[in-house]
Amino acid sequence: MTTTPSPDFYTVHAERFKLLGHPMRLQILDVLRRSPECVCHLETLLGKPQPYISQQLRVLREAGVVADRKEGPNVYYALIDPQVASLLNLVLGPILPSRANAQNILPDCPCPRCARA
Amino acid sequence: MTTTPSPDFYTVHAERFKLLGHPMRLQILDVLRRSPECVCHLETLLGKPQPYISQQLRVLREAGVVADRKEGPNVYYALIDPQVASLLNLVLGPILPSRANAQNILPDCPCPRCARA
DNA sequence: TGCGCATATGCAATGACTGGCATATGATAG
DNA sequence: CTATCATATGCCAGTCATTGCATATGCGCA
Repeated sequence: MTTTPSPDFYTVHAERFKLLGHPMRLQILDVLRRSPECVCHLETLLGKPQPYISQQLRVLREAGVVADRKEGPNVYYALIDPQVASLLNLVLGPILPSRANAQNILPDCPCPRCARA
Repeated sequence: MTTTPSPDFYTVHAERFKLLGHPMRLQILDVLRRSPECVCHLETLLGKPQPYISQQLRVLREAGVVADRKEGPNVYYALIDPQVASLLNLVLGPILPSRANAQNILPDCPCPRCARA
């Protein structure tokens, strides 16, 4: 029966690619695939205003790609979509430990994890 | 040196995702990953006017994802980017032979390959 | 209860992409 | 050399995404 894909078969999957077709979202996902981070950490790391970060996170959250989890006053976002992880791995390359460290702890970041260092 | 990716590192790779973030381009690539096809075949298969098809093919060609090859009066386009092939495989799934046959030969297609059947 | 911090939302202007069409090119056959 | 067929290009208006900013929410703590 399903010999030919339905018309919006491609529309659905194009949406997934569109999500990643945005430099800032792509960078956010590249950070989150290493470890979950709070909004203020992303704000410091990406050097963009907080509402802007939250907006992109909403897009990713509503697409079911990331999940948010409250921890005290902060909200931590995590990448939960394994397919997106595979796509990132394919295009951005595998996660390098050195690069991961460079993004995990930031000097002037107010978030709890960075403050402990 | 390259501990932190350059700012447009993500811009470059987002462009690649943007290419696939379009239903018609995605469908074209899904056809071309099976076998090279001429423009008129795609025109028949996708049911869109020829200038529209050519426009999308140009976008893909200028991005280096597909290549064109003249054969007599027709121009055949082929998918030449292995990374894109991997991305398609990951999101659209592997190529099913049945589905491939359904797209290869079309009843009312003026292209040479279809006319022979 | 009220204050402050972290995050979220709503809105508006700009800019980019989309898709439709008229027309140009280029090769081939007669 | 002309006509025709396949494909390519240029241009335009409509639509959608982007991003910047003002402000709202909500939670913890004094």
